[in-house]
Amino acid sequence: MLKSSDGDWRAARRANARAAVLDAAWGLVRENGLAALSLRELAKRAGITTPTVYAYFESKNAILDAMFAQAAQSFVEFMSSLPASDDPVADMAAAVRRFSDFCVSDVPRYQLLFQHSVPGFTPSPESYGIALSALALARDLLARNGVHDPRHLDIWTAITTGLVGQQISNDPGGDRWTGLIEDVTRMFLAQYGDATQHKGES
Amino acid sequence: MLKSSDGDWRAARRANARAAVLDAAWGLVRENGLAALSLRELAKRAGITTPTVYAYFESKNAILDAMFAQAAQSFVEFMSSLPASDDPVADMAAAVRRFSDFCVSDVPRYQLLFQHSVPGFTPSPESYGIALSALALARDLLARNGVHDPRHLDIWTAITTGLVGQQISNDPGGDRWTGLIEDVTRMFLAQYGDATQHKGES
DNA sequence: GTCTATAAGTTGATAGAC
DNA sequence: GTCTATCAACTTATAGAC
Repeated sequence: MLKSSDGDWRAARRANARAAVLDAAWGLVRENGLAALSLRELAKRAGITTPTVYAYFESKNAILDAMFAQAAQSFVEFMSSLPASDDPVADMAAAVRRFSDFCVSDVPRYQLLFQHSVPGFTPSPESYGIALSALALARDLLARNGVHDPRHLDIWTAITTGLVGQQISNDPGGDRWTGLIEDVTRMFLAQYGDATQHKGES
Repeated sequence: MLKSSDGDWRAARRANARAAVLDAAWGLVRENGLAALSLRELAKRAGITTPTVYAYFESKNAILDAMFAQAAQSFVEFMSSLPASDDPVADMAAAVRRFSDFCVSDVPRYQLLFQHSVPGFTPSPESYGIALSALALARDLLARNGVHDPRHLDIWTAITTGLVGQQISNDPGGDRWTGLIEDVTRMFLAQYGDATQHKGES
């Protein structure tokens, strides 16, 4: 018994220490960009030395993978509770706004999660699986609003990632493209939403 | 006279040597990615040594800037002659297809030109000016098809870059998103094109 | 677990001979 | 202009003392 609770303690302490390293890593990439993640700077931030980092992560890629998993988990939680009213445009626009808020509020996280922009890094299947489950949320949302064709889901992801990408690349901190979310949602649903078939009935 | 033509000769030879270095640089980034551009590998490819590279470019950033200018120039030329029929959907879809062809045919060029994804690099104002003149082409094309609101131009750039970005990130070499160009163009023009006002007249 | 010290490899850029 | 040789700084990762 004592031995087992000792093990729990140690596991918890180890998890805390790992989390502290990851927190330092996030702070570093938020300030200096994803490419500036070096183990030296990371260790300095975490108040330890470089070899100690290797006591908790077996490599730099393992750190990136843990960050990817954290980002994916945050994304799923952030997108999981969305309003469901009787107004499709409002619901879908709210989802896009939620998505864009997530992306623009932490650009390095966005780049790690969606742009695969770290040269030698590929997320592990487990981490990637978490990210994939978020696409299912988008599919459900569209289905609830009468969009069933997978091609239309592809169009929807292109539009939303396009808005976010332009916003981040060409107007960081502004709302030049995020301010177009409602218009774009209306355009999309006018072409592919439920109302398309119902127009003749009104 | 002799002195002046001597100068021309030397200038031409120098320009050729610079071009050869840039060609080697493009080959390198196309094979190994933008991040893998190192002066050692570059010199090896060009058949010279590292210090000789500095006889033609004052720094690595100068090389990247020359590459950016080349990319922007290619882009303007690639996009400058576009069909102008009486079918707005066909014309605009052709322009997007041209754009996506340009992007997917040379992904590192696309990343350098549009994603600003090289850590310490910012293009010089001259090089950036070339790139900006290409956006004017898109604006003219939309104006010719009855789209005048600058907000709608922003929507258009978001859609087109979104399609290309998804294509490159999630289906490289395929046509899952580029195959949607015609549909998306129809959707956009149905909402914002000339035909919108003319529908009641037909 | 945490450290000092260091390995073994990059990188961009330069000095100086020819 | 082109080379050899090298600098100074950085990277990830490890050996071994405590």
